[in-house]
Amino acid sequence: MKRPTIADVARRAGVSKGAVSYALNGQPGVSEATRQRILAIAQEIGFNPNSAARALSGATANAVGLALCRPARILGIEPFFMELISGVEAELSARSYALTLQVVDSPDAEIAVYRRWWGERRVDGVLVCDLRTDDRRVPVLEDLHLPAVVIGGPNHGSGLPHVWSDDAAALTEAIEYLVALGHRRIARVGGLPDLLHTEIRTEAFRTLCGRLGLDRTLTLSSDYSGEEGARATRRLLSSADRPTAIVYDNDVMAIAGLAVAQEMGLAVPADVSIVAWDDSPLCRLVHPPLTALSRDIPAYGAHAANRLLAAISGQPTGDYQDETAHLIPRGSTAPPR
Amino acid sequence: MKRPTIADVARRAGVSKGAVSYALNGQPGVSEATRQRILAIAQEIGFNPNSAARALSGATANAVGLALCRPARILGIEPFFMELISGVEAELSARSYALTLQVVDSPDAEIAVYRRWWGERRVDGVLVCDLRTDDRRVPVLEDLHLPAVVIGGPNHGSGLPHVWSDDAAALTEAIEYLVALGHRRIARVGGLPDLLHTEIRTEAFRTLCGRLGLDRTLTLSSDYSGEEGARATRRLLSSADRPTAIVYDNDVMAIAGLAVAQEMGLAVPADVSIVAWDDSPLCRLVHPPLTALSRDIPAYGAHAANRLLAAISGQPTGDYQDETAHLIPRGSTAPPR
DNA sequence: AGCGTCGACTGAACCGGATAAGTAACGTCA
DNA sequence: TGACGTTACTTATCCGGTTCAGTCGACGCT
Repeated sequence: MKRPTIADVARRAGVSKGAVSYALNGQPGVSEATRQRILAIAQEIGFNPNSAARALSGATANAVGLALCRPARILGIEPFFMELISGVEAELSARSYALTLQVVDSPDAEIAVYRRWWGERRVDGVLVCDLRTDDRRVPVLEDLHLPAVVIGGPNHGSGLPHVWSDDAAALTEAIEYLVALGHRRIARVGGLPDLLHTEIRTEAFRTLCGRLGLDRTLTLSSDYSGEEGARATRRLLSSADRPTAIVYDNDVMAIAGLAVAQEMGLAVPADVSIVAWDDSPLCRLVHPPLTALSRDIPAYGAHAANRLLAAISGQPTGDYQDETAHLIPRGSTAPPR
Repeated sequence: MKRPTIADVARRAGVSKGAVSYALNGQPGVSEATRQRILAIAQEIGFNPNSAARALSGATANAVGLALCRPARILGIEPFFMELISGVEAELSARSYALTLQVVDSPDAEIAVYRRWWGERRVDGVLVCDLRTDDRRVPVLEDLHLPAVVIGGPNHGSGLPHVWSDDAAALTEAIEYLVALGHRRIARVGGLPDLLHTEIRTEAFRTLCGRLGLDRTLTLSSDYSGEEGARATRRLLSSADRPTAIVYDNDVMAIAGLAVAQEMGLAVPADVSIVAWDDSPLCRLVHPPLTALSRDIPAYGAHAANRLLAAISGQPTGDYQDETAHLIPRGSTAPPR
């Protein structure tokens, strides 16, 4: 089965390739009657413009790239990325853009991927996740003039547009809620310490605890995996003045923490309250259901994709602050015993 | 910053474009000395062949497609797909193939995506998930001569190569284990009933229970979501002769089921044993940890990608039976009270 | 009638590679 | 020494779109 080309359409319509191109792209240069006839023929023979040919002359690949730098086993369990991808996808496919995905194992590999994509003209722009302080990817992308949108923030002076939500404010809501319940010893299990949003949360946590005059506050860091979440929890709960509440940087660690508490014979929430960051359906499945900081992650991805498409089409694009995660109290939080 | 083209390399090397092409692709036609010189120059100026131009002449897009037809909220929590994608990715990126991902909301939309990809020459082949009985996608792909590998099986006479693992055998191992523990009333919470692998498991469960002469066996179906897993569990555990063991078609439902049992005041495993299908890290995080049917999902994806690349390069490709999932007994199974 | 303008379309160049066909230089061997 | 084969290239063509520069006829205006 041979793929129909623009020449096939042109032949059937009795016009030149150029006329077909104008007709299909809504350009002036053909009469309305001819345009309709060409459209009908294209439809009839199932013509789709060859993306390579189009990319070659039009200089737009109609694809955007997403490189993820997390170990496979963590990508799998963290619902965040898959939800983000769903949202990105929804926005892209509505405009017939493809999403090219690549899993890499180091920031250097990620930079190499960007360079390759750029050189190959494989993508028109990229979405950047997991920003670090002084992220080396940013200058490379700026240097290449490859349109990019950073997911996460806020923007600390990079030239790239950011789509972000206010983690400090969300954390404040959670901590103030715990304090209102009567908690004074609150601990936090953070994510990868070199990620910018982890740092922002850690800093916000520290200043907030100072302001509220809390007794003993501690942040342990982790790699977002359940194992490390469990280990950190075990350490916290077996210390002399153990915390009465723990805030986790993702839902997987919170679930692991819950299991550890139960295993150690502590009641949740009576002995220890638990708060998860990001509210995947998992939080509602465990017993007790977890109090969580919830946000609409697919929408977050969609906004980022939307901004990226705008940047690709040459519109000046500023930062966009997405909805702040809000606390959903459930059964895992209560006043301390 | 201008992207270097093959002409730039040729000019710097003082040879023709053709010579550069031969040199870079390892074709005969240039001397070893010239080849090395050209390679060095290409490296130096950071040349990457434009993928569109290459696709246009070479007729290979160097990309494979994966269309997923599941609601976003289910894609997010099920670790299966993300792990599969990681495995696929590992295999593809080793050979400089890109993965193009598309989330669709119906089988018809998925077929439309395949037609478009084919027409656009955007991908060289596709991976097909979630096969159904008399799947309409299969004849379309055969008709288009678009290389494809089906993930899941076994093959019921379609012309497409399958990469599959023996679900019936895995289920048998789980049931025989439960029976050996003394269970006689075993229920199963299956996935989407119109998927082929659900049907295979259901059929295997029925014949097996008949062969073993079990008292009361029942399969409820679901959409793989935690909510439906919880609902099914509630229904099973509140029936008069409630099962002493439940096997779930995925880990998310098993976790939901565990929570429901605890909520209803039943002890796991004393009152009811629980087995999960697919052993994501989540199964180890809950308390008690779940007995699970485990398989290496990234490897599964890698095998499928590998076969697809073989099919794309024109090698005749048969079915490939991957490792059978094996039972990992943990704390959620025990003899019935 | 003559001229300019506009709409509708054609023809050809171009994007950046792959590749078939052509060519010059060189070695080989009867 | 001349026919022949081989090596190491060059040249030209092609892939399938987009787009710019023309072409041609119809129409309006003076």
